[in-house]
Amino acid sequence: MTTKFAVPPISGMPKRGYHHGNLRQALIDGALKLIEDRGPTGFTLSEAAKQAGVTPAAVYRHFEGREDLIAEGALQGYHIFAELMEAAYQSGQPSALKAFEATGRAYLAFARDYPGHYIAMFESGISVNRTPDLAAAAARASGVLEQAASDLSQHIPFEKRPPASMFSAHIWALSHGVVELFARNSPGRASPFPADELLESGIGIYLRGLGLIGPDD
Amino acid sequence: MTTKFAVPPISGMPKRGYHHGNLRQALIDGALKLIEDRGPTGFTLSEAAKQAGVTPAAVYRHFEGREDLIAEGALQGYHIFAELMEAAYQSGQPSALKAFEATGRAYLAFARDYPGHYIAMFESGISVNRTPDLAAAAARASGVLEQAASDLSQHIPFEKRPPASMFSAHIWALSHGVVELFARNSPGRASPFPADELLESGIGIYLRGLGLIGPDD
DNA sequence: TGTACATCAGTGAACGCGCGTTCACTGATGTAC
DNA sequence: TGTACATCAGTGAACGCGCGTTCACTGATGTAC
Repeated sequence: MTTKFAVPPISGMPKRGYHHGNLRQALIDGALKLIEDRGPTGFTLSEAAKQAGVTPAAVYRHFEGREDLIAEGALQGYHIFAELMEAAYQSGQPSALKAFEATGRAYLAFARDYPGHYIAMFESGISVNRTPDLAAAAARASGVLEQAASDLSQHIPFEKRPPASMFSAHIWALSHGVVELFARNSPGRASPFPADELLESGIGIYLRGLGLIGPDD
Repeated sequence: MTTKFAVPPISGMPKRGYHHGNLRQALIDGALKLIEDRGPTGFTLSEAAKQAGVTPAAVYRHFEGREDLIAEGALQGYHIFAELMEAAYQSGQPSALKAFEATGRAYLAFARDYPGHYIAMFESGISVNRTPDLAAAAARASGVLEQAASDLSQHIPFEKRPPASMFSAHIWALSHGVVELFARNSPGRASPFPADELLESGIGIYLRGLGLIGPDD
């Protein structure tokens, strides 16, 4: 990620020299790494530029400014997130229950594997309505979870069925809470249990509460 | 909160003039208000000082620096939080169920009524192990929830009873997730339901999953 | 293939700013006699 | 009650810093002929 750009091009690698080759993506990657390491507060445009081996001014060839750079990282995060959620959803078909549980696991896996993206998306303070692109990507991701919840809802007797959007909001909140409080080695807040076990058991109890799985696991 | 300190003392108000009277607390309050309005990122020591009608240098008579000021706000937050949780817990006695549900509501009420404190505690990045005081206050708060969960656990057949710490971690995560995603008018993330309704229904389903409340509400 | 030229991704110097922090100081307050 | 003095909570000027952003520029790259 922190390649030296002064080094002469090596065959197989993207060409670079005076011109960078793929500065735009390098800046995004660097920014996400910084956000991951130092939090959204700690991120600075200048440092992201330095990490990419480039002058701060060069950033303005590709982004409108600091906020725009973060927003781009978040956008890419939403795309990855939506894809992982969709793949998980598909992987569980045709069982609505399996599909649903897979999306829950995918949520946690995304938070674990793409912490920089996750923070840019949920903790950086950038609004999801900043651009239509961003809003659409976010909607697509939450749409998958809502679809999975809706599918599963069909197995609940109609009169005691909560709205699918409430169902999915519960799961989203539980997942997000687990990530924030217990998944990251939150400064000084030791997790009593591994995050994935916590989420899995929590979802299990919740689904039992909806009558979607039997009392005996 | 933003009183003018140039104004001559009015009877009944704390004395002030050249000396402030209660600068320490005024700084904490100002800092929490700033954190509430602008996020942990937006908070600056200088601005907190200005808001208290005082030079930035004056802050150093009462705090070691910026971080220390935030930490003090978080500490007071944990104290208030623990007290509200304890009061809620007591209010539900002798019913373990009522006590438990009351602590859940207290969690959300605290987040709503003390947003600056909440952010300082959970989103400012200050470690709960920064000082023994802080660690103790945080432990006291989570202890209440764990006690409530433990009490309620007694009503679950032993062999299918999850550890109380897991139980309370689930509820904590769900509560925190609801606050983060749906309680604050999160930039652009509209809540499909009121936060308290969302939390209440989520906890209800969860408790049903544990067999703690009947299938008919 | 070679030359002239347009394009454009980068440089580097400079800016104004507000930050956190330090320091010697001042003047209000409280206390001893 | 009045005076001398110690205490200490504030001032205000100054600092060095890194930030985001701007600007005129330069030199590598790609293209037309």
